[in-house]
Amino acid sequence: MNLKELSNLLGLSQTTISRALNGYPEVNEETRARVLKAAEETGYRPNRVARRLATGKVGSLGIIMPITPEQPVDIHFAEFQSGLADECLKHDFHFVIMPAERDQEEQAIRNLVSSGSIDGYYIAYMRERDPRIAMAKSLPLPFIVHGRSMNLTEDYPYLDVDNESAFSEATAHLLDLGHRRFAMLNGPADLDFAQRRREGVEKALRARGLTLDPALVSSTVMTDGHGFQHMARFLEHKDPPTAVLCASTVLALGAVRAIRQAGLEVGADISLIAHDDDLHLLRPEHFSTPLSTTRSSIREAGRRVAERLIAAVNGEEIDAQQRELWRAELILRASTAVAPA
Amino acid sequence: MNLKELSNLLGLSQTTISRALNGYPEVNEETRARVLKAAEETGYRPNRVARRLATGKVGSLGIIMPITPEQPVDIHFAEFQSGLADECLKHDFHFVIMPAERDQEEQAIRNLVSSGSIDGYYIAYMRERDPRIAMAKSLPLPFIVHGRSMNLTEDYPYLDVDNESAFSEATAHLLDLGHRRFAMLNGPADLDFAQRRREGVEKALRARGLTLDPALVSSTVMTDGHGFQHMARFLEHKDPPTAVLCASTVLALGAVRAIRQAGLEVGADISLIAHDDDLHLLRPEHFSTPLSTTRSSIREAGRRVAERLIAAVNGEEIDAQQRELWRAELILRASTAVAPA
DNA sequence: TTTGATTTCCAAAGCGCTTTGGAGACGCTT
DNA sequence: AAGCGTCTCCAAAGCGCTTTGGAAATCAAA
Repeated sequence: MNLKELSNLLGLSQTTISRALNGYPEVNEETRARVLKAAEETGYRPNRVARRLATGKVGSLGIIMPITPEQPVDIHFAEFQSGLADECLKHDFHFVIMPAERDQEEQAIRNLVSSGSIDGYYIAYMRERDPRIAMAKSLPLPFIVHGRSMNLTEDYPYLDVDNESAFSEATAHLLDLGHRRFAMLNGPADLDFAQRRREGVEKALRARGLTLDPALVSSTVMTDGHGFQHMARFLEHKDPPTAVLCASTVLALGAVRAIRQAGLEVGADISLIAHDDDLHLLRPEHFSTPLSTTRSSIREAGRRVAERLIAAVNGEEIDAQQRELWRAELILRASTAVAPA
Repeated sequence: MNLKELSNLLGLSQTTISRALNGYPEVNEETRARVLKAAEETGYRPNRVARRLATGKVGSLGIIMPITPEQPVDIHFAEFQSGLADECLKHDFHFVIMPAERDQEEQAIRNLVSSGSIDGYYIAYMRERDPRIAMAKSLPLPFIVHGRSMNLTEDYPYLDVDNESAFSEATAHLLDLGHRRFAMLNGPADLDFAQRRREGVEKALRARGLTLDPALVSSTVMTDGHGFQHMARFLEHKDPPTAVLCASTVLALGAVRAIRQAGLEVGADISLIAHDDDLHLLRPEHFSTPLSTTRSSIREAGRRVAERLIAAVNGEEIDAQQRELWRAELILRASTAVAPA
């Protein structure tokens, strides 16, 4: 059932029907009621694709889904997406997912934008001096960056967690507990958030005249396998750490396993603080030893990104200055304790 | 840059350019080369939305994302989606996600189809006599069901795992090990796969003259919280189980925690077999006691669903008889042992 | 030279919607 | 009776593409 058929059915022009349905004033209320009723009965829904061609809007957001062989599915991505979905549902938006390999992401954004199937999009997994930002600014659609890109002078709208402060505070807390030997299970070294987290740790250590031993740092995709593997390696060091900072509860899952397998106890021999993206699947309080964390909901971030994007699509000002920096909350549980003697 | 601009630029008609780009024969090879070059240089990409209006095809698949308050993000869904994405990438498809609350799913499918933004779709989370199947058949787009719907006589294209056999074999194996007291941590009772899994367990027990005590069965959303909670409950039973069947490694995560917290040992006091969807995040071999499982990759299923759907969109016969039933593999690890005396 | 087939290109229609620019009907004022 | 708003409605254009049905040009055959 399309407009033409409906107009034949009702003996009205397509114009009138379109106007009646879209709430324009220049149509008799009686006629409008008749149209509404018929649309309801026939189950007529305007073809969004045709509408997009006519108006320029489709009612959908775009996102690039990174495809990597090492990490077929990223739970952080899924969780973010779920927040996005929540907000989209509210506004009757849907979203388009464009899968892309890492080195094809710019291409993918271009394709997505020129495909005409979205009204706005977000980009994530930012790296240093990320070229996607300049590119996005040159394209005609509103966008938001989730995260930030270091060493970039230009302005762009973003939403980020204050990773540096979070990790710096966590480190300071461990220092206060008497720890002196630190390890860090970090995310991929080329990603902005990982760089900032490391900087946070190093900054706090520097403030007390300490440094982070490079042998006790790993920079990997955040899976529990990597957490296990590198934690095990750290523990074999001749001068093993007593405190560990972890970029994700996923990494922590593996790390805890390695610690226990080495016959050590989390929250006694080893103190651990993980960043908690508030993953539904991996609650820090559900670990055998409940985990101390720096928390910031990634799902909430997804919701907020969608909210801003949809506002921008609906014509509310999209301000390049629109920056948002969220503070992570340090939550102490049983995995942190005074340093062993 | 659109077709018209490009045609002005080259002094050719839009027809010729369109044909040159789409590989039609009636265009001089020299002209085609010129067009290709110009398209490359200007970064011209046809607007997919306009193309869809003209041809009826957009090059995208649709999926409904269930939104529930209890389970904001379902890792099984994410993993399936990742397989879908892999395959889409290969064929230059993207996919559209329509978030929908459970009771609005039919509506959501209708919307998605009539929106014109997809060429085909899949539906999942099947329930008994699921009305969505009849509805999907009445709509003009190809679809595939992931899973099946019990007590439905009509034909429809599906891809499913043989859940009943998987759980029946797993149960039989535990019976062979001498277990007599069984518990089951199952998925939501209204979902088809959960019903079949339960039937598999009961069938194997019946064959040996045993039954499944309803007090030792849970039917919940598959989170580790529920796994913990219900396993703990089972262990408090006056006649606790020695063998547990688990519908997901996610549930198993919680179950194992409950077992250990009760001072019992997995693979000694309690034998456990979980269904392993081959979730990247939760490998059974990474559990403190490696888990025996029935395995079937849900990611592979996503890939296969996309493959069939794309084939159907490309005009290869979409046969209502196209049914596919995958066998799960029983893999024994350390979580299963002879029943304690 | 004419005819017919082949090659190469184009104008225009159409996909399903929104929106612009009227037109007709009606009632009211002068 | 003419003039003027106000209500309602409509025909047609346009969004960016593909595709149909030629037309012009070229070449070979008669």
